[in-house]
Amino acid sequence: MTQKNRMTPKAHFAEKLRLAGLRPTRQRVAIAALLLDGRHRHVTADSLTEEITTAGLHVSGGTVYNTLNQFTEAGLLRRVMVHNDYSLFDTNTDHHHHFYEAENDQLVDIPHDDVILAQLPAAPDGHEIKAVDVVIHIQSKNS
Amino acid sequence: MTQKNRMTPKAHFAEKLRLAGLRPTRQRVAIAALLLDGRHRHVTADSLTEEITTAGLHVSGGTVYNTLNQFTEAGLLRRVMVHNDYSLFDTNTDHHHHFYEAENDQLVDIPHDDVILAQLPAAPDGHEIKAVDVVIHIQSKNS
DNA sequence: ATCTAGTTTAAAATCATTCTAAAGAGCCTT
DNA sequence: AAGGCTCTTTAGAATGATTTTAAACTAGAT
Repeated sequence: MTQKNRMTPKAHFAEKLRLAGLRPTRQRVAIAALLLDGRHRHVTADSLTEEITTAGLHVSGGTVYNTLNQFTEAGLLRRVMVHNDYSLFDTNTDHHHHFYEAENDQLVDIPHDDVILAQLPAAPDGHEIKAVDVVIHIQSKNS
Repeated sequence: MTQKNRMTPKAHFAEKLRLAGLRPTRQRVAIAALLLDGRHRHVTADSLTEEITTAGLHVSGGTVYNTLNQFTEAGLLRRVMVHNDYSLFDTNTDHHHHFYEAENDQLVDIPHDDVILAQLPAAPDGHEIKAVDVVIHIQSKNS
């Protein structure tokens, strides 16, 4: 039974980081508090930096990138691949897919159950499937 | 009835470019001859530049990038999204999916029929589906 | 309180890709 | 085949996201 409710928010996120194998530094806890609060959204290094600034904090650029990568590595975030311009991270790590509208660089979650893969090929010899990503590219009808 | 076999290879690719709405310049024809010969493979700006050099030709870096983008725009190539490090292009523009092994940055085609999407969500209001990309991330079993 | 390995920092470095301005080449018209 | 107009190519500079660097700092164990 989790004692989440008895902990200060800070302690709660520090705990989460420890469980993920990450030393809970001041900046990692601050970023965790922003990204791992259960809300599902998509962030970039840039948008996260903005959030940090808005929260009255400061974390160096390099650390923002490192943290995003470490969180992803640790399974706390998921990297979404839709273009090559910059990295997108999803705070929802559950299995689900995406709509992507290139015109506005808009990414929208698709609930897991809305895509049914009736058949998948076997992974090549000596390999196993780690993840299946479905990206549905959409465009506005009058274009 | 195509007269493909009566044309010189050069004329054949020039024709292909014209049909795609691209002026058949020397460098575009050269690149078309390398990429649009029917063989299915994946290239990067870098690997293509190598091929060009190996063929004893020279095309400036900017033009390689421009051509890759224009061919993609024209539907002669397809951009594959698996990571954010650099762009990958597929000479196979038929509808098909991919296995991606991050360890070796290896991309493998999956025949169209090996993936069956039994159910797809409707596109958000005012939008239509342009393409559905399935990327199956794989890893070697002993890792 | 002390120590040490892991972290953060600001700034420099990297690297793929795009942009720029000038030189060159299709191609239509004569 | 010459002229001309626009689209292309070129080399090099510029951009921008991300990584690296080396030095200053901190979490957590002793």
